[in-house]
Amino acid sequence: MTPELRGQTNCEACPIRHRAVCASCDTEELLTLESIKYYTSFKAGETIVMAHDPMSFVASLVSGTATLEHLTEDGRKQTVGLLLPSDFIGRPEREAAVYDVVAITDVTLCCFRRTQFEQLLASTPHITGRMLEMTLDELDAARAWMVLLGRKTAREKLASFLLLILKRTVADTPPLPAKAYSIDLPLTREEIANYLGLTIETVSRQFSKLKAEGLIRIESSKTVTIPDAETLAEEAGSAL
Amino acid sequence: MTPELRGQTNCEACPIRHRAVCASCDTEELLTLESIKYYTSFKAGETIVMAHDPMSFVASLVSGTATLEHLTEDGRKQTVGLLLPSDFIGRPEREAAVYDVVAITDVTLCCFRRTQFEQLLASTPHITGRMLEMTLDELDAARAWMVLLGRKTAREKLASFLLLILKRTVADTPPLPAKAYSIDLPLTREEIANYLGLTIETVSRQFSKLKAEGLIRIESSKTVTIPDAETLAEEAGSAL
DNA sequence: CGGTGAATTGAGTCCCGTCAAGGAGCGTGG
DNA sequence: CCACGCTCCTTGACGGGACTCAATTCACCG
Repeated sequence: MTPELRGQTNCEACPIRHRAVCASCDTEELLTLESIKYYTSFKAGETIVMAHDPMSFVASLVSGTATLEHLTEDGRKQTVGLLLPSDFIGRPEREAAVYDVVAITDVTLCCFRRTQFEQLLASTPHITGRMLEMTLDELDAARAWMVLLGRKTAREKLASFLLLILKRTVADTPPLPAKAYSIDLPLTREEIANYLGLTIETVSRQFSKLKAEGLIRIESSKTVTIPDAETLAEEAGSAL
Repeated sequence: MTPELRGQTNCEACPIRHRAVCASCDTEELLTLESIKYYTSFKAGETIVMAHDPMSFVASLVSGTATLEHLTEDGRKQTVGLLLPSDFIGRPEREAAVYDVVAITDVTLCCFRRTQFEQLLASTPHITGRMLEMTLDELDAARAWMVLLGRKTAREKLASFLLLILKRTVADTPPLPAKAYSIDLPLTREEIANYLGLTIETVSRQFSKLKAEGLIRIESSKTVTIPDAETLAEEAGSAL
């Protein structure tokens, strides 16, 4: 857990206050949340939730990056969701988790005991509405990803991925001169491959090709500069 | 519209009463719904909603089959959802549709004007809760489909598809002797291909292979018998 | 019985997966 | 300080599964 969040109790000052499931709450409702919430943190690489295990809590991701993963019996892995700050983990009225939740970087969660959260939903229509809105957004995102997985080439998949990361982190990455952007990839090549339905080798090759064509610059394996997002977008096939 | 639904006003007798968004409503609430709902029907092949068009209504699918589709600029098509009776179409608080909704068979919808439905959600927490539940289920289904699109072979995709249709229509298809099931495919080979992220030729070839191996029998191009669902499930990779 | 769209089947190609080797970055410990 | 080991990443060679293009065949209906 980052130092500034240790013992945090003030929801008003929370970095995800206006985007998370609590976004629609008023000051009074926040006080209720503050009284029952608790923070937890995980180190990079740790499994936060295992598929099929009982889930006694739900949470908002406060800081860090996590993935939602499915592992088939024969070892193939597909990432079905990328969790960034303000994203929600778990679902009410469900005993067992469906997917593994894995901390990619160090992660901080704002947690609620599931049964308590369910009571909250029942008594606070605001929150149910906000949760519905977030879930519908996630559903749209999942469907956009289905288009990527089903119909895009490796090259288009990688370009789309880079633009997705760019979009979801724009607030943190001011444009460099001449509208170039520098983005920080939280995922390794293997994790990117699992998200894009590819192998690590194919991902690496496509990185090299985009680099050779000047569409991206690779500062380090996890830092990429996009000289012109619009040109890259043309390589991504349909937008996300 | 099927004859028995023409002029239908009695929600209690509705075939999707206990599965649709109205499932959580009590008798009194149903009366409110009855006063503002209206039925619409579409012929097979008609487009119910076009992506990017404004959407003035939301609806429950009462009978028939529809798909949610995305068409890329260069003509590739990916089906991102299969809509069967009780499924919901549209979303509150959204002006424009994101995906095309296409009637695959003749279809009957139970519609509400969107603004009216939004008021209903605001005043009836029941319905918001039910809608959240349905949306979370759809999200799980979308993620399961992501695993299929990203990691399964053509053979596994088709086997998974057949089992999906089987599961979603079991109520209508009593097992034949010796636990064989006969299922009716509402989709053409091309529509199946778009749903599975394959081409029509690959789908056809996999149908032939499964048939040659005795895993399915093809009664007609749209009717398939599954002699043993468990054996077929072994060919489907991880379950849905 | 011929016409039409859907489905099947074949032949050839290519993109991506597989297998394998080598390189880069980084923390550890001698 | 540098050798060592580890993990991650890159690159090459090769093969196969799915796509493309093309030709029948099938099913349905007037």
